[in-house]
Amino acid sequence: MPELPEIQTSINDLLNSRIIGRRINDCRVLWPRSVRPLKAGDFQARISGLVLQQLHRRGKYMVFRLNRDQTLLVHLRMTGQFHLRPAGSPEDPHDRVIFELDDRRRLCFHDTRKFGRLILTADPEDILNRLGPEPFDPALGAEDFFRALRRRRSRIKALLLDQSFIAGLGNIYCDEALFAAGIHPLRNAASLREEEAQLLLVKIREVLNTGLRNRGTSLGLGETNYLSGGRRGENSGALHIYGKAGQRCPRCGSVIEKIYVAGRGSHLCPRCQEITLEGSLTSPG
DNA sequence: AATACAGCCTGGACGC
DNA sequence: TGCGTCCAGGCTGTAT
Repeated sequence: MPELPEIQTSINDLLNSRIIGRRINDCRVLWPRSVRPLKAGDFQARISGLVLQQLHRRGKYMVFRLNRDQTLLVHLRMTGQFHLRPAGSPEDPHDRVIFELDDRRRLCFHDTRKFGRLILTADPEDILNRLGPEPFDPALGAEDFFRALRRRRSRIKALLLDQSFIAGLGNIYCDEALFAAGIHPLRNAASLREEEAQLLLVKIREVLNTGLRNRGTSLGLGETNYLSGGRRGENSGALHIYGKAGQRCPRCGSVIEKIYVAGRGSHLCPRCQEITLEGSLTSPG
């Protein structure tokens, strides 16, 4: 599932494919819910003729700046991806929105499970302002992170998945960061000691950086798998814990467990990520 | 404030 | 081989 490294890789690949400066000559919406809340016809009419001026990432959103003060926010959710194809290519059954560019290329939003969203708006900040800090923001210091954790009573994993607390983490990199920091996903956020919080922030950045270097994580071979630039991500070999329930912990050899936290499958080593009674309880004050 | 759960979706894994 | 069933999960909305 696309998280920060996969979104950033998708953006880098589009930038390398020189889509900036291209005009959208025409647009076809094949699955209207992909462009909610606009109606398909309104989306097509409003975006046709606009020029792609900038592209960057914020959290898990791809932010396409267009002229006339319009912004296209794209959330890939589970299976969204972009493909550039020559004009006249045969239609892919999972393409949901197709942009005809002015250089005889097609920018196709491909989304098997149809959860992804393309939001065309003049006020992207209404959405982006709800996001928490970027994990790599140099202004996000270890001490701030510790203090923010101390104020919260939720389970640490639920908090890391909360995009308004920190933006860009999803299930895979969350499990990997918690394992690398030796922190049980059910730990109460407020129970983390200062050195644990500091280490967790370091490990979050490490696992994301590894993911970025490897162009993201692709799991399995099927239709729903993550691709960018038509290629698989190479990060699955760098995973230590995610998707490895029943296998041995690479650090201590214990059997990796899978539990559910905040409704998500969560992988952990019961020895490297111990939880104590006080860690699982809400601390007073 | 935190949690749980349904809903949105389909391909793939699994059992028989 | 071919069904049926369940699972995966980011996010939103609703209920507790």
